[in-house]
Amino acid sequence: MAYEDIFTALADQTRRHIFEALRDQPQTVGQLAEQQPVSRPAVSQHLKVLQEANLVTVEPRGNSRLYSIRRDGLVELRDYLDSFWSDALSAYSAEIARRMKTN
Amino acid sequence: MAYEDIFTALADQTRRHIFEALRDQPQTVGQLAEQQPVSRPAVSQHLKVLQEANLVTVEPRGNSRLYSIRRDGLVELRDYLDSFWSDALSAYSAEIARRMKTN
DNA sequence: ACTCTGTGTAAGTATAAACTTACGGTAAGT
DNA sequence: ACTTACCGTAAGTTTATACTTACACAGAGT
Repeated sequence: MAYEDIFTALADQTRRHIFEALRDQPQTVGQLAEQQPVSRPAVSQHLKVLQEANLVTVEPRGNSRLYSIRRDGLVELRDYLDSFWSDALSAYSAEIARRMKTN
Repeated sequence: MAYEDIFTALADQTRRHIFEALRDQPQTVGQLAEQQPVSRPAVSQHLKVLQEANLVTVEPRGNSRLYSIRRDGLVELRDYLDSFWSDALSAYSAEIARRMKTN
């Protein structure tokens, strides 16, 4: 249970939108539901899936609950991706070089 | 259409197994079907999805067709992952350093 | 205590998708 | 030309899942 759950979690469009919304800043369920075309309970269910995939964390904020992204899951996914490069290290270096130029 | 399709493609377990089998070496549909608990047509359908996600390529080999992995799709996915790091560049550098030590 | 706000969960439904069998089509061998 | 091997696609079924409404619960304010 690691990158498997992450693929499943981010395969859904709505769930991906929620996750991307949290990238900007931590938000409550209500705030997230406003931005999505689905009901608030649907957002709650999506957040549960994201949480089980180690992609988000919750923190009680008085009456509401504040969700934030958690990068732990993404690290596992990145490691998985690297396994598809025979020379992962050189690929990383090349990518670094490219980014240093463009940025 | 980029990382969206990749998440969808790799969310399915069987499809992920097929893709991982191709990581070792290019294989034909029949060879892939032998390793999977599903029928051969099912493998064909999965390969079609993987192909549309830019994750595999085909090459006619006489009577059969040889499938290989294509890393183009994975590059897009990796770029997407990087967008979730505020300091993507430094994270990459740290990762590089860690890998150079362990490997 | 009551109310309001914010949220999670249950139950049910509708849509998507993964799988099967059946069929058709192409390349190689006899 | 016929057969065999290999593969893709069509049609249909079954299973998974994303969504809804309805309900239950906790915290803050009056």
